[in-house]
Amino acid sequence: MEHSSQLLKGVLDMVLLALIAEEPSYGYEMVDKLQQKGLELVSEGSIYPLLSRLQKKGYIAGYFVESAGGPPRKYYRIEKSGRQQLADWSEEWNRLSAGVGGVLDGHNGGNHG
Amino acid sequence: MEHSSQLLKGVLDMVLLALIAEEPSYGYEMVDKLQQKGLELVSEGSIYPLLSRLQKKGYIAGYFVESAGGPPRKYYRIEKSGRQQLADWSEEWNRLSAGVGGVLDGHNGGNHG
DNA sequence: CCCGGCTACCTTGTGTAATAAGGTATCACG
DNA sequence: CGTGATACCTTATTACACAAGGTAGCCGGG
Repeated sequence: MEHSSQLLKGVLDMVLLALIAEEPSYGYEMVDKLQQKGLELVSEGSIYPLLSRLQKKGYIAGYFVESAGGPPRKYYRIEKSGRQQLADWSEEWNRLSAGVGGVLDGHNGGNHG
Repeated sequence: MEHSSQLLKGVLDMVLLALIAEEPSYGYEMVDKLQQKGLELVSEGSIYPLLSRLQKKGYIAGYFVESAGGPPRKYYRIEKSGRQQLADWSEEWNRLSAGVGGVLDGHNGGNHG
């Protein structure tokens, strides 16, 4: 199994929220967007439960939109509390990734691309 | 529960490996080092199983060293395969954190400092 | 000697979370 | 009607960190 999958833990919800913050989107499309952004390993099975969780917490709101060639799409848009949560998570992420980056730097004297 | 805990998933093993790569260390001390580096929430219960796992995979090797005021310490040093693994994980981490950073940037036009 | 506190190790039970695999339904094409 | 693409959702599995608890050596005070 990919180690990256494990790295994603606790990150995916934030990433999804950020994606929706940019512009409303639906599950099937988000998988695609994420791949384009470099997060290639995200699968549908992972994001639908997440989207439900996010909605249940009030961070996003879902609404159906008719599609030309397929079933209706369930779009999500970000709510006010979602923006706040995203800001909090972003800070948390920045702190953590800085910490990890620092430890990683240590082992070779300061070089991480 | 802290969301940060979830962010750590799949990262802790890499961080521990990086720490040991800098210089050999033992569990009890690593908790302390991690706190100084900004990863404040790591507890003993989390790292001992990880250290065992890392050793079992051959990335690190353990050896006991007598201590002045306490029981002997179990130091770990990094092995060759551990260095290789660390390099791989580092790259993986850099890719992922860049990807996440990119998505995070998107929602406000490029600001994460 | 016994106790409390510090160092230092390790294990078990619990909760969170992503994945793989599978299921439902709509629309287009032949 | 069957096939394939789009699009949604759920269940069983597996991985992982954490909290709590347990063992044990060393030291100082009573």
